[in-house]
Amino acid sequence: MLSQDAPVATPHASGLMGVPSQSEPAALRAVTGASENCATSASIAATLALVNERLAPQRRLVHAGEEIYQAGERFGNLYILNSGFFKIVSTSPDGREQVVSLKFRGDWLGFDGIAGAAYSCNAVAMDTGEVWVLRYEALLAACAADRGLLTAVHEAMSREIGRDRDSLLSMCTLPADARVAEFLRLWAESLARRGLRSDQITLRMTRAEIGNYLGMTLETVSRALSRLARDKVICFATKGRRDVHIPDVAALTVFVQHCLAPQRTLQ
Amino acid sequence: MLSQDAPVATPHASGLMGVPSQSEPAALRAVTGASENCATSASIAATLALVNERLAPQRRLVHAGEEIYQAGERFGNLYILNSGFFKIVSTSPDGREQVVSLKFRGDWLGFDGIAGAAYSCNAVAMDTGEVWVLRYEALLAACAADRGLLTAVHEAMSREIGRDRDSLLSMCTLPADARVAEFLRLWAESLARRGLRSDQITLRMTRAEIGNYLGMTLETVSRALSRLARDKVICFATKGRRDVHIPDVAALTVFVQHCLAPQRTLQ
DNA sequence: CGTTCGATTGAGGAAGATCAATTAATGTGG
DNA sequence: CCACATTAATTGATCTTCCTCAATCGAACG
Repeated sequence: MLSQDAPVATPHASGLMGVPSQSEPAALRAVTGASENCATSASIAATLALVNERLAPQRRLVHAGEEIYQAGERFGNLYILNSGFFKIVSTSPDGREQVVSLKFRGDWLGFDGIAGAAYSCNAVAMDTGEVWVLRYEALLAACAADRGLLTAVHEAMSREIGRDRDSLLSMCTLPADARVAEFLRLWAESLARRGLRSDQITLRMTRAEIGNYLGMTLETVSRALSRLARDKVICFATKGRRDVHIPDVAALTVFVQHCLAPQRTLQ
Repeated sequence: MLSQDAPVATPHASGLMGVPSQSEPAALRAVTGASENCATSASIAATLALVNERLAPQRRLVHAGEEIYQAGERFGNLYILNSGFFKIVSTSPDGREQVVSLKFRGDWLGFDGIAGAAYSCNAVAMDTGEVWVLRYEALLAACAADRGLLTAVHEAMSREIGRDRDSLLSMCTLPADARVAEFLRLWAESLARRGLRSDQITLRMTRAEIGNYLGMTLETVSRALSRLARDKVICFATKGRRDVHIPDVAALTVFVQHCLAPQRTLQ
């Protein structure tokens, strides 16, 4: 079973795919003991398998720049990202835009739409990928028959809440350089948890997008990256500054702490 | 005490929220036209009534400073705030603390614990109040029998996700003064939605706590409030600077826009 | 009534934004 | 394939905002 489960091939081979996806969902989650905001490769695969089995969701191929939903659009679907990579953009009434979240394989999209019967932000594909489309009503119906499915939904929402708070914490308590380092660390960690190589990150975002996400200007992002490269915490690929090589993820943590060291116990 | 929140005990005590207890949240919202992150007085009362009817939750009285759960503690309960006012504090491994959320009547607490089987932050009472304690397992069981209950839970989680994103947006796109003004505006709006007087806010937080929540120092909060007072957007009660009078909530919106005006189209 | 905690206000400094110039990558049509 | 145009990234010089430090004031409390 689940042959169709395999992620759609993406031209960029960035990863976020290639995880064998045949395993008993609930059992596996118990064994691997996924914790907190951490979805492991196994638990993600298990959830995808469960959803696939119970709902046989429609697959949708997306290309960079495509939006699977927009703020104000009537809510009806949730989406699970099977491959590719999305940004969630929030816009204020007066036009301020903010990238509030990044989504990877296994992440759910569209929860924000449940409360007001309309989505409150835009979900923009940053790369070719595949999303599974779940009618919310059908999902609820399936949850009634399968407790594990409901658990998966609640865990996904819970994780999202936890991650949003972590973002806020970083934003408010870390200086710019540390925030960039932390951003890379979390990205690498996110890759590692999905069983992918975490020493190589292909940022498919411009400095401006990263800056927006991290609450700083593109120049500040650029300078921070330059300093990280100077300190040998990261390396740029020979060509292009979009690929970041991370010799040692732990060095990023050290760098963050080093940024905090001078003024100790801030706030 | 409790001047700005509904009385402890029953949700129907106040004349402002006398909603029949078994209306479905969804239906009611359609009537009242609540949108997005907005829970109205009526929809809150309806949800409380529904939970009360279906689960007859244990009531727990809390006093300022008390914590109903702490980071790391094993997850098991969700909580609904019936009166009073809470702050949610997130702490990083290296000890940085951040107030990531404020909770008022009708808000749910503890969703962050679902994913990792342990809470990931601390919920601290800022005032005397009453929380309803819901065993998560019991809640799920009740949801199986009552679709409206499940809807209420999902809507509460969805609202929380939406609100966290709004926080991030304000944090990243507004200068300090505007952030303080927006903070007051949202607080007033939150009171208004609950059917309470919104022209008078009793901040039961120190400037340091407000500053932490808004990602700035206490001095900056103080200066921002002084400027708001100078511009007659707010007034301080004759005694003490804890009570803020807001003659016109719309003026806060204008103030925010005024802060953004100079540099137009930032980011 | 003094002690303590919180709030205000000012002066100086630092982190980061803005402005501007240069260089590198990407894309396009000939 | 190259010249050109375009967009992204880097780096430097200034300027603004907000933080830090410090002094003062007010309110609350034993």
